[in-house]
Amino acid sequence: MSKQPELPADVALMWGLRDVTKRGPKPSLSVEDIVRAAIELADAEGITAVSMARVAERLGNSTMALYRHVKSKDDLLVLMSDAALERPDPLPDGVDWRTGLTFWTAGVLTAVRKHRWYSKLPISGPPAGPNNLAWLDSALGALKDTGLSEEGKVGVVMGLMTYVQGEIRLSMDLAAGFADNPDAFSRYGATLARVVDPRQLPALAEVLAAGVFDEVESFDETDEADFDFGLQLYLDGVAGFIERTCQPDVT
Amino acid sequence: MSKQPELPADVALMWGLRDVTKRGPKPSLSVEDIVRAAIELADAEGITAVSMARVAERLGNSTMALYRHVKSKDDLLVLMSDAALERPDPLPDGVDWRTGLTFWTAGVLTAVRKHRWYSKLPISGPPAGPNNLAWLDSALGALKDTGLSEEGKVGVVMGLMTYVQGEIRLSMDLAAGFADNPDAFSRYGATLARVVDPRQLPALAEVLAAGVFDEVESFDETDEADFDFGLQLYLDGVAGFIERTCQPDVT
DNA sequence: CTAATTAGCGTAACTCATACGCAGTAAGGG
DNA sequence: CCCTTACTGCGTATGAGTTACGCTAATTAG
Repeated sequence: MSKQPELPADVALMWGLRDVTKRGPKPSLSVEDIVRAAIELADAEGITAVSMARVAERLGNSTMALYRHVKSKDDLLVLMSDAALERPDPLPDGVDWRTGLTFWTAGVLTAVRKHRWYSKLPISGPPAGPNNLAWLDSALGALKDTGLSEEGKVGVVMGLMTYVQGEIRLSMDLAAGFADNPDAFSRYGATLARVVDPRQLPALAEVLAAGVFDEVESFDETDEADFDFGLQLYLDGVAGFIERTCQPDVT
Repeated sequence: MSKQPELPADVALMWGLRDVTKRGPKPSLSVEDIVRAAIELADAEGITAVSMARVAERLGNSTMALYRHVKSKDDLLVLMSDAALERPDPLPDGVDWRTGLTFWTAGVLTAVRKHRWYSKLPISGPPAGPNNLAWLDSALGALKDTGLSEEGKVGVVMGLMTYVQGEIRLSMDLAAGFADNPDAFSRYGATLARVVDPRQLPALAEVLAAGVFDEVESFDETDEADFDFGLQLYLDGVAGFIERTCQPDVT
């Protein structure tokens, strides 16, 4: 009665729906502990440092003990991907959709920036955990007064998530690469210049000639600008869509 | 004279700039062979099947032989990421920028769809290989008649790449998950319905009530529609940007 | 008290990436 | 024609990773 047919195992775990058992020793470990330890480890040393052995060590348990609580390492990664994004701040009251979505996007970005390994996780399904769904709900809520159909809202939000996801991955990867060897990046323009043949890649050659890639310095800042630039373009498109859909011209 | 200071090693490899040596045995293996074998393997069995041992086996060589041609496995992955995307078809002559970018995007999508592991590669830098740069050049070329500054073009193209990249990753991951267990996906709406509390996630609950997630069947097709929807929104934004920038109002 | 149930863990099998050094091979110099 | 030189391929070994399996001990239901 409390549990109808079959929820996928990971989903149930994320929502804390375990069947409570009475017999046997009290567990000294909980899934939450494990996930928390794994996240701390990833924060400190990167996602590649997250091995079952290291997580167990951090908890003072043996490696195999973890498998009593988690089906596999991939399972653990899925749990991490939901737990890492804390619930979003509620949208300010009475703001228009555009302000709302901008606020939402900024929130995603700061949330993800706390866990730089996030973009390296192998995602394998649509959002299903409580935190991820809260973010989804928040974005949908920002569109509540637009008059869009539910389907339209979902389309807009999925496009936004796609863009944000892409930007996160791109910028995090670049930032990581930049941290690894700053030289290769500051010379990016120079490297390209030596390799690009203006006959074959004329448009790119012109960009290089204009020196656009010469001033690459850090990444955490330039990102911000690029990110916002693309975001505003997308939101402009959304604005057009809303107008077209909800206020048909009275021609 | 033929080789000035220091090109990053991977970049040189991608462009086939090896210093030719005369002495010693003729190599029985080339970087190209290795990369091709690795790509075939990834196409057939997924990126996780790509290990140095498996690639070498496929070539009839020993594992360690590969390291004569490739610095590390990561190096090999970088080479794969450039080699996997064959050069783009040239843009049709005389098309406007919007048609051009749509064409370009479709090209990226079909190119990537041939290698479904592509989105799982750990990218660690801006594009530098011949194929990747050809794609970049092609997109920039589509904007040649817009009157945008070089910097503006780069911004627009980077935003587009970000969106496409995000979409690719999302859709490929979903498709993979769908292939793994179709059940969980066809029940996605039902699963959410059981877990979403309308008090806490009201906007999401409404979407569910409208049945938006009920008709999830395949993914390769619905993707197309979602993808195009978001893309057109972004291009709408670009159109506004071009107008604003290049044809200032005569108020 | 007994039986059922479950947590933690030790062992071991397997797959990986890769450092290191040796052996053999082909070209250049005499 | 032979030796030097530089380079290729490969065998071995190390250390790290995931995880199947089965044992032991703890805990509670009856």
